[in-house]
Amino acid sequence: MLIGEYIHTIDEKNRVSMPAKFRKELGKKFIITPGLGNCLFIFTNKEWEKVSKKLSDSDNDLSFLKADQRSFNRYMFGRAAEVETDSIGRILIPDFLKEKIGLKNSAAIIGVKDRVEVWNEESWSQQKEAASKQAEQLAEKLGGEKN
Amino acid sequence: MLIGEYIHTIDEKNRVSMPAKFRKELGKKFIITPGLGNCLFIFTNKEWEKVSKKLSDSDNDLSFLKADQRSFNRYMFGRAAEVETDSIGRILIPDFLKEKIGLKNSAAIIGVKDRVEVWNEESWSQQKEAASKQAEQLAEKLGGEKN
DNA sequence: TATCAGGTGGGAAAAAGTGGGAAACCCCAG
DNA sequence: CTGGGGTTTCCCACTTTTTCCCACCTGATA
Repeated sequence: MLIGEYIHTIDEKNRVSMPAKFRKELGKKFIITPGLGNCLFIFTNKEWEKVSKKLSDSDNDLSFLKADQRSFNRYMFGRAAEVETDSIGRILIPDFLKEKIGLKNSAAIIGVKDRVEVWNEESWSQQKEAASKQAEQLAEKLGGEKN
Repeated sequence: MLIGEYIHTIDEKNRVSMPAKFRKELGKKFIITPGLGNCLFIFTNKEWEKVSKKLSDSDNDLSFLKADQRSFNRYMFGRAAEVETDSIGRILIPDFLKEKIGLKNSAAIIGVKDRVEVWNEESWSQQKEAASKQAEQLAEKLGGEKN
């Protein structure tokens, strides 16, 4: 399971280390796409299969209007990229994706169960702050549903 | 059952001994997450399976499409970590979790039935104090209602 | 006192992250 | 075509962090 938070630098050659803890599960090649919220999503190839199948299935339960679905798919597929790690686990994030979320010198890399998210550091801390305000409620839910 | 209170030091290498009494039940690997109140939760893998299943509504593979679900998952998974004890039962608590509850040189490690909580020492004594006052009031109340 | 278990500390090796040189590749101007 | 400039790729090296292993201390016990 992909979990945890890592802050890594982006060097002059645009390289970012995938956290070692994520490498085994992600493999050598994977898919990076614009995400929802101010971030990027990274899916394993397997997960991407699932996701893309679901998204492009017009019978799905997402109640999209056709036009909406088309434009959404354009968004997810059209701007997706397959990336490959170098021999020591670094990847290159395409410029257009970096620009989308304002990445410069560092990236926050977050494991969210079966995907990885990439944030610029400031957005990530904002996101965290916002989330921790809801945290008590969320945790209540967690604790409350336990049994 | 996980019960009892232990104050252990965090050494320069960030290591903390799990109380020997907890080790058998927790096993060698377990999950540590932000908790409710100013503390961290430690779940056994088994408990975590249950919890994470609840969290990510497992019959919806596209849970990432819903904003509140996204931030919820981001919060629980992004700030969780799988930790493994060394050969003599110590673990490393990730920095981002230490910061969250202000851990420095020591930690209060508390057994709470089927999970373990980690507190910074001061918060824990405050918590205890508050709880014991409450307990007396509660007892009064309970006693009063009973007869 | 000797022994054992639990907790603490620290050296050394391994792994992870970061940086940079140089070959290989690509693209365009001449 | 051909050569130069920029980019990408591959590889090696440095630094920091993590991991592994062993030693010590203390309190409880026999």
